[in-house]
Amino acid sequence: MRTPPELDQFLRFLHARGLRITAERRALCEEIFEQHGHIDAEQVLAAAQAAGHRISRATIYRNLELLVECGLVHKYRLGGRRFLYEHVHAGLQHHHLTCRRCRRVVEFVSPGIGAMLTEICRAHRFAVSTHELQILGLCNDCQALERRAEKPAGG
Amino acid sequence: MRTPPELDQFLRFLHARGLRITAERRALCEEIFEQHGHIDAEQVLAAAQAAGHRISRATIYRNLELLVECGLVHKYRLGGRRFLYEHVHAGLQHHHLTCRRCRRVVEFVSPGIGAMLTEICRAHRFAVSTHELQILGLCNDCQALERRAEKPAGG
DNA sequence: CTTCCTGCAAAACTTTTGCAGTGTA
DNA sequence: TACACTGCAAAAGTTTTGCAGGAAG
Repeated sequence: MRTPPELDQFLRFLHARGLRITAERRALCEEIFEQHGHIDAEQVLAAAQAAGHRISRATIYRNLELLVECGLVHKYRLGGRRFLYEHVHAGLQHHHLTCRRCRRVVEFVSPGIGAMLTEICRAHRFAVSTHELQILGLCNDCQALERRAEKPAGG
Repeated sequence: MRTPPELDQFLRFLHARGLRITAERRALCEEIFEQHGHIDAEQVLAAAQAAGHRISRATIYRNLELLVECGLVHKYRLGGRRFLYEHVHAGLQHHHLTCRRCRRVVEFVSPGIGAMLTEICRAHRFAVSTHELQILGLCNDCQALERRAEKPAGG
């Protein structure tokens, strides 16, 4: 088995667009498909270089965009400054609860929500490539800390 | 009745934190509470200045953040580069379908999803301040155009 | 051979921050 | 009278882009 299905899908995508298969594109796929969580462009770059690939920041950015268009990678932001990229695991949609204070991210899965999203997209004749559901708020630990930050009413 | 409920809530929030009530903060509220859709910081600035208020970009950014913490304004991104802000309409949560090609944004309401989100937050003891649900994909019109963009198989 | 790609470094953009003067409480 | 707030402009931080040489088809 030479090419895993995802790489294969990307190669076909490139072909369909008249784009070329390069060592850098293969290297990028290798790195991003190996990662499980969400990582940003800078981390992808570091990982690829650590693995011995010679690839530049510009190439990472340019091709990450291609992977997103191709539907193999999700791109989103969780409140931080950088975009995050994540390998799409077919069939296992998950969402994020982010604490706006400690930045902790909890992932959760909800088949019910997934089903509703599917239905909504069908109703709007919308072809989904990615969806992003993020809940931003305060985790249990930070709720107490936050209350303490407010000035006591009496003075 | 001088102060609308939202402004009043903000003023109480400021007081609780030992912060001050300034002309700029009132002006910002006036502008953002008047807007219905989502707008970015630059647009808020332009709107405020067009309305005759003297207020700077830095002040807009700093206080928009305060309104978010206070829970009166939602802050999110819909794929563009700028953060978007939106006046929170009590009780009417809506979400977004964004076309990644023509950038059109369709809003939709789903009580079912809202209920599930509430349940998930309770299970995680999470105090929501905002949530962001965005579906990114291709609208009906763009699906055909996108297919045409791919090179025909034959060459 | 013709395009498309890559790397480099500069550019572009949005958001944040330090400082000094001003105004609120 | 203290301390918070504002405006300005520079800084910070991420992503994009122009160009020239190199490589895939």
